[in-house]
Amino acid sequence: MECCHHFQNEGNVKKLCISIVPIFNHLSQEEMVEIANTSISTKYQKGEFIFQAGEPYDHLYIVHKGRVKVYHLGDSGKEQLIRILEPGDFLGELSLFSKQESDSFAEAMVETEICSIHRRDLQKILIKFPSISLKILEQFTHRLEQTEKLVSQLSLQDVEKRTASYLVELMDGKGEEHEIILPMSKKDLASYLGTTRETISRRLSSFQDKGWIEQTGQRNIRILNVKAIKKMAEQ
Amino acid sequence: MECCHHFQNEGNVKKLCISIVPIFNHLSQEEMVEIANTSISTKYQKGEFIFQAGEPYDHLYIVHKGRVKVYHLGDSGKEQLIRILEPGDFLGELSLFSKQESDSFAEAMVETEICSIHRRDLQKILIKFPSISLKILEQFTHRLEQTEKLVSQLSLQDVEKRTASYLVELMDGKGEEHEIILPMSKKDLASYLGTTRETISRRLSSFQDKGWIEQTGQRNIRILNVKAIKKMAEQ
DNA sequence: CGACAGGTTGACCGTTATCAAAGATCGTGG
DNA sequence: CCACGATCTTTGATAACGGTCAACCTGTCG
Repeated sequence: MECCHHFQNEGNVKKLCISIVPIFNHLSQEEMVEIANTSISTKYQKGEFIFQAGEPYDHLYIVHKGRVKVYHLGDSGKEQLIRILEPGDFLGELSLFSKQESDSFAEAMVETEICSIHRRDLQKILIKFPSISLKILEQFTHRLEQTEKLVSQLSLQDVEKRTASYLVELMDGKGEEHEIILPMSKKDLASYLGTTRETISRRLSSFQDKGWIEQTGQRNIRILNVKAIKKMAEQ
Repeated sequence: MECCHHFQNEGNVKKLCISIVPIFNHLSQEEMVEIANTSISTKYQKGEFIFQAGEPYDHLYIVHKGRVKVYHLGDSGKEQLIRILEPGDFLGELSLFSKQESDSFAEAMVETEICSIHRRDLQKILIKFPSISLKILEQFTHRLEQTEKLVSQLSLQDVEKRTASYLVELMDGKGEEHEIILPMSKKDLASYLGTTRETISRRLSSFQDKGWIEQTGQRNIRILNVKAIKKMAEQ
């Protein structure tokens, strides 16, 4: 199941790393190897930072294994979660054209393996393989969509509706009565939805009281009334 | 001063339209003409929609003249302003790779002239001129940055701080004591900052009471105490 | 088993939305 | 050029959503 063991040599790790990234998956083997050769593979323990706000910012990072959260920090130390990255996602793209300095934190949520490419190398690659730009554009488009949606939810909907919207996202296509697993702690979920642990806890409890859901494990939710949740979510 | 009169032929309008767009401005004359020939120029009156939520979504639109606002609509009819476009900006990019259907409204704020290119034509252009992808990527990067910043402001800062932040953005580099002009009505500003007209009005009045600003015209603000505003803005 | 992060629940209070009504400004047509 | 309506803006009073503080509970991991 796991594609990559720690006793493999680094070259292989990098090649595998590159090969799982959607933006590269139309390239030939040789092209991937070429790109892999310009990259560095690094391991991060849970809680370690890939980068922090204020640090110089000149690499593209590709998550190969594990999970990373990106967030901003407010005055009181309160964090706003921007997004969570899974294997194949990349971060640090903003550095390619724009700021020299990050204003966000990227933290490994579990043990994580990341390949990084320096901005100058990536720029060379983009010129050599124009099709990659299109792929990156595609992913950017998706993220922009997500982020703009989040913006309107944050100011048009109350916490209850945002919570319901999020559940609907997780339910995706699945039909009546099924179980979903939160991809993060409720603390992080609260941060993502722009609220607090306490409030998320209250809202989920109220959904449970209404018989819409049942909270089994601390990250497991059994959906009992899809319709009611969807109705709450939309507008 | 104005580059384009309505009695010009359409070809010229389109060429001018293309030529002012930053993402195209490194191309040769002939290349611009080629792109201009695949585009259509349209005029919109104030209040007219370029597109509405739910409509099919298959063009890239380039603002040539005027001003356009893009927003989402909540249940109660409350709108969340996503961004305002000036000449040279483009919209509809999300259609290129992603959704077939818009979930936002694009409305002309004044009389506006727009050139549109169909997605299939643009895709051809992107393949033919790879450097354009890089330019679009650059603009996307900037927008993503802006939008992510907005997200954290919406949930980490209260309205007072968000308002101060926005003023700081407008002040840009200018030193002590100068006048700034809001690029939109306070109503729209309220929408952009995720609050209401009334609250914006109160917050600006309170800034005025403190002697930080003076509200002259309805869109003119004389900045009196840059430091205090900046201090309020950051965290 | 103990410590610690995460989660729940309750009480309280502040910021901000909402409703209402009056005032200012803009654009249009007479 | 003025008058009108429409739209935007201001100000006040009120209510509530949700943040904060505090205490307690729960699960997890060394």
